[in-house]
Amino acid sequence: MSSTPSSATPTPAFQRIKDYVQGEIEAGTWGEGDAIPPELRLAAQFGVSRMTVNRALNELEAEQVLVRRKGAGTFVAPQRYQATVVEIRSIAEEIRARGHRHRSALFRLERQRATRMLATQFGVAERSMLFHSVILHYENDAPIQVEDRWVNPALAPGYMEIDFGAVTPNEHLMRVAPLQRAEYQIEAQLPTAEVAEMLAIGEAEPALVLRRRTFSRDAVASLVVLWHPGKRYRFGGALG
Amino acid sequence: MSSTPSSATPTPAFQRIKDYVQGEIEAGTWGEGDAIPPELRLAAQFGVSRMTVNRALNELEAEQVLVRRKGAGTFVAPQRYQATVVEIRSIAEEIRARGHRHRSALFRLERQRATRMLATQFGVAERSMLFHSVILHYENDAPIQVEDRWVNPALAPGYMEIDFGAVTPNEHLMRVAPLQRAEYQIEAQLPTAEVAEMLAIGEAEPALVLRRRTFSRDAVASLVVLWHPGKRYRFGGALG
DNA sequence: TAGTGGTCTAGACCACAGC
DNA sequence: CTGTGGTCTAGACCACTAT
Repeated sequence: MSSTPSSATPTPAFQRIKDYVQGEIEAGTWGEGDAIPPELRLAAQFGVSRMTVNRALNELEAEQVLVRRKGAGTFVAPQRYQATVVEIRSIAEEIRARGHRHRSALFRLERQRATRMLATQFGVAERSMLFHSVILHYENDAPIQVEDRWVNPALAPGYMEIDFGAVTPNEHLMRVAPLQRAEYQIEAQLPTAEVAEMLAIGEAEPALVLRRRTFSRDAVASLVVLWHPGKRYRFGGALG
Repeated sequence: MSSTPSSATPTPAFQRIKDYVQGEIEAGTWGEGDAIPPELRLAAQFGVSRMTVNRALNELEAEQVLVRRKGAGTFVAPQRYQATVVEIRSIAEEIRARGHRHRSALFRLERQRATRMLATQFGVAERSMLFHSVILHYENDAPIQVEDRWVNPALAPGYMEIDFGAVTPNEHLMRVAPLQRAEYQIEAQLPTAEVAEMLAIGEAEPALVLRRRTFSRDAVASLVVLWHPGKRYRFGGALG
């Protein structure tokens, strides 16, 4: 990965040092929690200045390979947090990436007063006005996702005037209410009668449900429930 | 976050520059794709050397806030990839984090020859030997996860001798076969009769299923299917 | 007190982009 | 060609840790 014989830029010194350190860790020479040689020693070993070593080790710390403690030393980081990270892209983007055709149908678009549960979720007063939309997304004419969304009018006042055929709610919200934070839950549920009909599945067929609450400017911008047919849809991702 | 009046170390210059750049971006002064001032200009503006500015901007590039092009300039990075990232922790860790009690029961531990499908998944010859374990995890005595796992003996030869009461398969595998890469899928399915019985749910109740394939030393180390009762379990996470 | 990392400088030479 | 970022140096002073 770092040896093109001619014409290419030679591997930078800081990169060679990073490779060396990672190699020793992978080979097991330096185990979890062990101290690695101090900057000055590595600088002498590689014939570079301390700043160059400093950069290499700082980058490895940012990559969670090392832990550095001022005055104490540099140590091999503890085992990586064993988390499974699943990426879920916007449905339209995902479908187009598969080379398929995406279209959507707007089933409902209305102003509604917040129930107690919605008010709690949004952090607004009960009976506050909220926007509500229900959209069915198709992949090559097969229904693939029901998007049941509630929107905070304070953050997206123009929501009711979007051309939902051209812009997905997600795209509009990303533009008017920059994403600050989000919370997600994934569940397996039986669909409601209405959802089952929209997705053209049986009421006894499991649905894969994603609930997401997005925050913007320190307020809840949107609450969305995405329903997918369990038989035809899955979330997937890769890590590493 | 960076103003403790006395005794504390003053905010480093590179950090002040990072804050300034992020502030201008958040304020909208510099929009997506715009060029920001070159290093020398910022160095003069802040009265620091170019190396200090260089560090600040390099870190912002690593954080995907900026994009830098040699010879061309430094630009505000395009809108963040709109992905939903869901973290799924090891079940034992997750249960303990909730302050609940975790225990597990080993239902099956055997050597099995790879079926064609397993052989394909593992990238080994059909009828190669694989380890197979089935473990039921409990949260406060309620069954919460069925862990159906296949393991590559080449990468974890000691798998059959683990004390599964003390070490989870995950912990063992992390130790002997350092995680290189992983692939995941999340599905909503009806459980098999056996799984339904283990989880003490009805066969018509949806299950939330996570399939994961982990790689180590350029080979498939393990293939696991995790079944959860849809009613009592969900994956969740936060982003931002 | 000695050793370590945190930060910074004032230069330098290079490769590359755009005119 | 000029301006940009990429990399590097040989020092420096500081704060912190460990002994």
